[in-house]
Amino acid sequence: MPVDKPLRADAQRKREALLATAREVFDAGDFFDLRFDDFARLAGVGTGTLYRHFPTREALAEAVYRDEVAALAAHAHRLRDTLPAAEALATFLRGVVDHIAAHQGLARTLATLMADRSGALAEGSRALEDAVTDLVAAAVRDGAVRDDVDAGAVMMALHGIGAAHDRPEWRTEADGVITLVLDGLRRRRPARGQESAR
Amino acid sequence: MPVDKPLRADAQRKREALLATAREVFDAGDFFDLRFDDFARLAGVGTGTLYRHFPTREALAEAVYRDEVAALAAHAHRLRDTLPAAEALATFLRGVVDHIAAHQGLARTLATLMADRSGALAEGSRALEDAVTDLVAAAVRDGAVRDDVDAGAVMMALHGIGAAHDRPEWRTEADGVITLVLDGLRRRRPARGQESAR
DNA sequence: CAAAATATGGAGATAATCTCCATATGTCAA
DNA sequence: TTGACATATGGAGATTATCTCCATATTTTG
Repeated sequence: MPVDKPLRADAQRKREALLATAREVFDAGDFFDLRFDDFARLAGVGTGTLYRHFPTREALAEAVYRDEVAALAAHAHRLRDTLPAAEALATFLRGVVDHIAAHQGLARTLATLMADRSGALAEGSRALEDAVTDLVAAAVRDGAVRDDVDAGAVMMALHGIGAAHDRPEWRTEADGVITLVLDGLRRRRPARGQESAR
Repeated sequence: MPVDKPLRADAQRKREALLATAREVFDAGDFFDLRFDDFARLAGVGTGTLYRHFPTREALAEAVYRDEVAALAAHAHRLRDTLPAAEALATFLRGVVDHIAAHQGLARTLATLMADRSGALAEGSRALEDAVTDLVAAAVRDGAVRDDVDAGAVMMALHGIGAAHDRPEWRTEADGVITLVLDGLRRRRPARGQESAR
C-alpha cells in the first residue's frame, strides 16, 4: 500500500480552504442549493482543483465527517480516563446528542450526503465506533453493563439519532433513545422469569 | 382541500406499471445506476409520463414507502387485537426487523432516497408512527412499560435500524437495538437510588 | 358517436457535472 | 541563487442527466 506523498504547500492550502468552506456551508444548510462548481468559486478555488481534491460531494462530506468524529473520539477517551466506566459511557452518549444538537445543519447535511454509498460513513466513523466499543467493553468489565448485546447496537442507535434530523421533537426523542439504550444496557438481575432477548 | 379526481384508466395503468417497476428496481438495488429517463423506458412509459406521475425520485420512493408502511401498520393492528400489549409491542418490533431483513434492497434504497427532503419520509411513515404510538400507549396502560419516554424515541431507533443498512453485522445489531429498547422500556422499579433519565 | 377532457411519448431546451491542458507555482539539487 | 523537474491550478467547453412542452392519442361523457 503506497503511502500517500505529502501535498505540495499550495495544494495543502487549497484543500484546507475547501474543508473550511464546506464546514460553513454544511452548517448553514445551504449545501444542496449550491452547484458543486459554485461551491468551488465560493472557496476561492477552480473547478478542476475542487474535483482533484474531492471527486464527489460525498468525498467532501467524508473528510468533514472524519474530523468531526475524531473530535468525538478524543472526547470519549478523555472521559474514559476520568470517570467510572458506566458513567463515562452515559456521559459520552449524552454528549453526542449535545454535539449533534449544537451542529444541526452539519449533522443534517452529513447524514444526507452519507446516506447513499454509506460505506463512506462506515469508514469515516471507525474512530467513533472504536471509542464506543471501548467504553462499552470497560463498562462490561466493571459489571455495570450486560455482555450479551454488541456495542454495534449502540452505534446503530446513534446512527438513528443522527439520521432522524427533522423530526419536530428531535431533542426529546434523542434523549429518550439514549435513556432507553442506557437502561437497556444495565446488567439485568440474573435470571428472574421474564426473558427479553429473542 | 380539493379531493383528487379519479385517474383516467390508462393513467392508472401507467402509474401502477411505474410503481411495480420501482419496487423491482429498488429491491435489486439498481436504482442509482439508472438514469431517471431510462427508468421510464424500463417501465414502458414515456419520460413525460413518468415526470407527470412522479416529479422526482423521492416522490416515487415516497409512494412505494407508503404502501410498505401500510402493510406494517396493518400487521401492528392485528397484533394489538390478539396479544397482550407488551407482547404485541415486542412481537411487532421484532417483526419490523424481519421485514427489513427480507427486503434489504428495498430498505436500502428507500432509506437513501428519503435521506434528503426527509419530510417525505415523515409524512409517508405517519401510519407506522401511529401504529407504534398505539402499541406503546397500550403497554403503558397495562403498566408493563414506563410512561416517561415518548414513542417517538422508538421510532427513532427503528429509523436507525433502517438507515444503517450495510453494516456487516446488521442483523445481530438490529436485534440488539430492539432488545435494548424493549428492556429499556420495561417499567422501572419505582424509586431505588440510581436515576437514569437526565 | 361527437366533442370535451385527459393523458401520452419523446425531441429538444436547460442545467449540472466533470475533463483536459496551457499555464502557474512550489521543490530540490547543485 | 538558479534552473529543471514535479506538482498543482483555473476555467472553457465537452459530456451527461434532468425536465418541459406540445402535437398526437386515448378515454370519458353527454
